Amino acid sequence: MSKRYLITSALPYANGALHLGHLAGAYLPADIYVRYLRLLGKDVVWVCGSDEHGAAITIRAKKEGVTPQQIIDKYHELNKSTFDRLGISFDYYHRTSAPLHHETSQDFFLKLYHQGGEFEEREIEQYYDQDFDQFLADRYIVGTCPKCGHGEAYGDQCENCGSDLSPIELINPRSTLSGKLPVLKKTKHWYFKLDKHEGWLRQWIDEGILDGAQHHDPKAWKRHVVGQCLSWLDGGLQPRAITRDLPWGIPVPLPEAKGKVLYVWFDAPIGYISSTRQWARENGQDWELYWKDKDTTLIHFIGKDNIVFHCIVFPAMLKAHGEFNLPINVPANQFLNFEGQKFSKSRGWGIEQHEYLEEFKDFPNKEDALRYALIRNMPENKDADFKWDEFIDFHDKELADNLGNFVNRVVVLSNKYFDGKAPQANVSVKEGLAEVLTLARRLTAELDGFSFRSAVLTLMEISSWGNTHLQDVSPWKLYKDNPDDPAIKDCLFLSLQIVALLSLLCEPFIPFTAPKVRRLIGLPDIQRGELQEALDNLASGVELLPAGHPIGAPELLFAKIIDRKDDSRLMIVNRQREKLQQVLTAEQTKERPPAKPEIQYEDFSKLDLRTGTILAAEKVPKADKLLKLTVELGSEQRTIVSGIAQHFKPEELPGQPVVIVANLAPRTLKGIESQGMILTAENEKGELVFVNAPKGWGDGFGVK
RNA sequence: GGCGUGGUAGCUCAGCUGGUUAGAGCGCAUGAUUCAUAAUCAUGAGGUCGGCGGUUCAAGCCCGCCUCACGCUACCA
Repeated sequence: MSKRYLITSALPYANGALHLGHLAGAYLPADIYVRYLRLLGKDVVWVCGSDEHGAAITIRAKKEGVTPQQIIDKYHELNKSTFDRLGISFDYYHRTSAPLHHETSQDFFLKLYHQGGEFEEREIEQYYDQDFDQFLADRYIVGTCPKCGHGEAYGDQCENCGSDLSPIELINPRSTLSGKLPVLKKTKHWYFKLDKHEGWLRQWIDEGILDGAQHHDPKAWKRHVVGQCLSWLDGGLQPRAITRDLPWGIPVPLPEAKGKVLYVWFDAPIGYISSTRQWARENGQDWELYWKDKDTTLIHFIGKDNIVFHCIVFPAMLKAHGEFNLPINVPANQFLNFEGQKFSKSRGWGIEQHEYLEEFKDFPNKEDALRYALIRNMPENKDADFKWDEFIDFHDKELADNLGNFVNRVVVLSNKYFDGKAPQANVSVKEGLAEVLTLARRLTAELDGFSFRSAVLTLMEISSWGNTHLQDVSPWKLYKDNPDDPAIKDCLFLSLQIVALLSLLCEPFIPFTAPKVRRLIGLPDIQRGELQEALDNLASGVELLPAGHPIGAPELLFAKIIDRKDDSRLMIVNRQREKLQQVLTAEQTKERPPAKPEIQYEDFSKLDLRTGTILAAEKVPKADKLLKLTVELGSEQRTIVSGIAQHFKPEELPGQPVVIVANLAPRTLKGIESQGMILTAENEKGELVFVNAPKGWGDGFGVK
């Protein structure tokens, strides 16, 4: 058993709010796990913080006409406080703009630099803005997309067609700083030699062996995590640039690196370390014990987009440094969809954490209702889907009808029959609750294995067991015959023990409800380590709630959403459903993209558009999207390679009239020279249709 | 095209290193019950475990081929 635990959750990027998918991916599971460890009395520290560097933040600041500092302050506060309100119980939520983090990152860099062998320097050509006298990050350059012709494509990506680009590919590139044409200029950067770590990484991930010793059980890692890592390693690792020419970030601590900062991916994971250091400072602790002691278990909670980073890149950095522990497990979650589709801020699809709290502010138990729905549908091994229908079902049928109702039944009956005191019973806790204890142990085992969905179902099974037990004994029947029947006391005594146990077991999942349950049965707030104590007590036959213990007045834990007498909660949920409908409706009548910049007739007249007919079509080998077409143009035939294989079957194309661009420069694709381009139109669903003259109209005639 | 992950009851998903009649929750049907938030409890119906072929005494689980979904990647003139 490990002496202590260090838990991390992915650092949220401080240029936007987080949605429910993020919460379900990296924060809620970690919170459950950490709360559970605390209940067991473990020495655990859970760190997180805002990731506040990178070009995306400076771009956003520029767009909004504010400083980067204002952006990160805004989202740091927003995310931090939202987490807090949802009961996400970090031990420390730091930020990478803090001086301590800069110092930690620079020290880390220097250690590797001076140690030698980990870095290499490379000269590359990069765009440079002469007016502003600085190199331009990819996103600081805009131009015409070479693939779709979109006029405002970024240097790393075109937001119109989604292509990944490099700044060099852009047509008519211009700097977003000065608006002028940037020049290519040489610059020097440092690269981390990731490739040299390939060997041990493979053994570590595949077999769990590190430095010749068993480090962890590779079978305890999720399949999709190991799969993706090995796939990456098979593809071969490349050195990665760790510096950038950018005015925003952590300065590279070398005299010859003026104006350069650490690439954000390099400093961000070090944020886990600085967050721990800051926590230790403020709490009089030794941070190094948590990062360097062999008896510390390190676990990273992340989403699947971060797997390679936390299983390959960061471990390589830590190993290169030499003093740090490597993670024992990286239980990455997959993605959460929202009502069948991906979360999309721009589309307005989905709901952000702080929006939820705002929209549901009049909803009782809004935090636990959300947490519960997300846990029940957590994307542990495959993508999952959040649906409001299920939100209602989980809340009403499981939290209210099963758990809430059981607690209520027990409290009501105790008040009714025993004047609000735990009865004196004549039953063995050890025997009477043996099955319950087994279930509780199963629950803890599931938490140990990061199976949060199963664990929360087991919680419900315990509550169900209580309901069944009540039903089997039916004390209300016995009471009619003989109010002093000892079986009534036994039954309620055991039921109260179950409620007491549930008050502890439910805390990691629904921490806002747990204290309410405690109050209902007259117990003080939960103490660290109390679950471990309770389990030990039950195992040795000691009750959690002694006879005579005062029980509180009954009070409902969960007000149901589907409630004949009060539809206010349903209204709140229905508002969300309506919003989604509106998004869908709006998209059907949606306006089309704005026209591209004006051109002259001469520009247009350069195009030679002609009618033609497809004679033959075949699939291009080893390409998903390409078809090789032979097109009749009247006076000649052309070979044209077109990216339409996913829309049309080759056999249905011969005879299809088309319009082609006849004077487009030839281009070789997958070894075939394409002599032109077929015109198609694409709608919002991505469906393609040919632009053409009627069949048999004639080939090779001009189009204008 | 390559790689990874997944395709199990109407819906959402469990099924560890292959081993007896394939599981859970919801939904559905029938019954019991009334302490409780029209809650609870019991019983039942419902599956060619994506398809085809193979290995094995034995396959949902292993192998091959095919197919569909998601992700990464190549291609998209």
